[in-house]
Amino acid sequence: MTGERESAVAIRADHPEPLWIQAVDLITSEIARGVLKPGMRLPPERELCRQLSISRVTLRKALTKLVEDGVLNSSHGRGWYVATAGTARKEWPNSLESFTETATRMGLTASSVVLRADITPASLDEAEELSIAPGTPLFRLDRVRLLNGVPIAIDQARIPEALVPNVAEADFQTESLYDKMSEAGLEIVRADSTIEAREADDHIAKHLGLQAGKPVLVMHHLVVDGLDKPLLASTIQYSGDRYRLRTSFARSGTFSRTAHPGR
Amino acid sequence: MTGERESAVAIRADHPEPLWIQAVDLITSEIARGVLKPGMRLPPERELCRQLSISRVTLRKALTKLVEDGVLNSSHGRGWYVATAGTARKEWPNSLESFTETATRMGLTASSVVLRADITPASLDEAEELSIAPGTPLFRLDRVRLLNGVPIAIDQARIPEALVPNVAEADFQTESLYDKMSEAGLEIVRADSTIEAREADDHIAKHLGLQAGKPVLVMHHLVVDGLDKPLLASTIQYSGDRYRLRTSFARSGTFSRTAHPGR
DNA sequence: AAGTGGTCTAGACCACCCC
DNA sequence: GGGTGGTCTAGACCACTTA
Repeated sequence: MTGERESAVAIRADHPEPLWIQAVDLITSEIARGVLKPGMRLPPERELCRQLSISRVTLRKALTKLVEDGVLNSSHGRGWYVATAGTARKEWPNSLESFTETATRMGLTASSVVLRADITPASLDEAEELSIAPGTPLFRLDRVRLLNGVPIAIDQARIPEALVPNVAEADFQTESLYDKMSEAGLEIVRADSTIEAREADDHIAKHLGLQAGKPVLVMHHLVVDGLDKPLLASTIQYSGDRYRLRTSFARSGTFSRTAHPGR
Repeated sequence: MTGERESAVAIRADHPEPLWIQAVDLITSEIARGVLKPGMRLPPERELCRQLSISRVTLRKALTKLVEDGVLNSSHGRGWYVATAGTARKEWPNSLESFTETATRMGLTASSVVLRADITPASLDEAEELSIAPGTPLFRLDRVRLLNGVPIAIDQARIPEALVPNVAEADFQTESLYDKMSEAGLEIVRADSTIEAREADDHIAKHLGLQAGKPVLVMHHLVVDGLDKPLLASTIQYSGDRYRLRTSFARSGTFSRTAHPGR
């Protein structure tokens, strides 16, 4: 009993992952194991450094990441605290989630009915949005998305066929388009999105079993990689009364910076 | 001509703001001024350190922030690049914005018509959401929000009166509720939000000049501080055909981290 | 092989909280 | 004043890109 040991598995300077990520994982698992409970204060930074055998800069990089994830909070002269929302917070993504991931998180079974899956030339508008030449072969995937068999939304995805070879051969009744993209080596970094409320048109209404004119929640994503190259354009129309988007906006963590008044 | 000078205003180690924030502002303004154009490569880190007279760690903190904001991208052995989306990206907030801030960013004039501003006891549901006792005095602020005089949305805000003393005396026709909260020392850290499409009810329809039953975009925020204490509950209902929410979802920034296979 | 970003360290000083 | 987080530095080594 020399004191505390954070975990049986220590941080290793060898190869595997950066030290700060190991620290993130270690602290996360301590919380999951219940060693650290919501509201509890963590040991001081300098003490943690000693325990984990890492420098303070590295530790703070890990702690910062955990704040972004909503797992921890810091208070200047007081210490680091485990967020009280704890587990619940994990259900408020501020990151992009695929429909499949959302379903998994909610414990429901996602399925799809494929309405269309073919490759045809891109129109002018599509080409412009995806930064490709008009006429470029475009894979079009239209699906009705269901949760536990209930139709929730219609998803219309458009992706240049060249980016995901043989994409048209996949069975999207069960497979995730995002997974296919990852397998093809595409690096999804960001999605610029618009969200609006519109009236259901006849086509949507029919497939979702709605009355035309009823509200639908329309999300449009343009998924891009690290160099801002468009990878995928996707429009999802959710039945207004069957879906509620959940997210969590951070108030830019570091400082407030209300726009300067005049001058 | 000894070479380049980043700007007439150098970074000052005196008091004002942290060095890394000054660096963020400086680089941002260089892009705004057109000195750095979308797609351009920045000078290498070590060179920038010299120019700005800051350490590499500090510079990298600034660069990391700019990546989060979508202003820059990095590529391992190659360099730092100005995001091609450039100016457009600034209009894709991934942070929580007040209506007033949104208007300012878009160059429009936000105004409000106050429908209600009074203090009454909290109901059971309200109390539960805000983690207060039922019957606690609650400030209720209902406003029609306009952009350049056009009604866009109805905003219903609920905040425990004790958190913002004398809140009922403010003139919310011109003032921002978020500003008042900041002045009262409240630290807004996050907003857990739901977004859905609903039909306009008679009350909403009347004030927005819509037909009842038309789609409205309903955003509900629960604004909390660093310790997850609820500060404010707010419901904003936007006219479906007059507003489109824009945001940008990051795919978990740092790394992909598909679960480890085995071991 | 040279250039450039990514990670890491040890130590310093400041600002805030609480006794 | 002691404890604690926030910022900053100078320098080192590694990993990736490009030629």
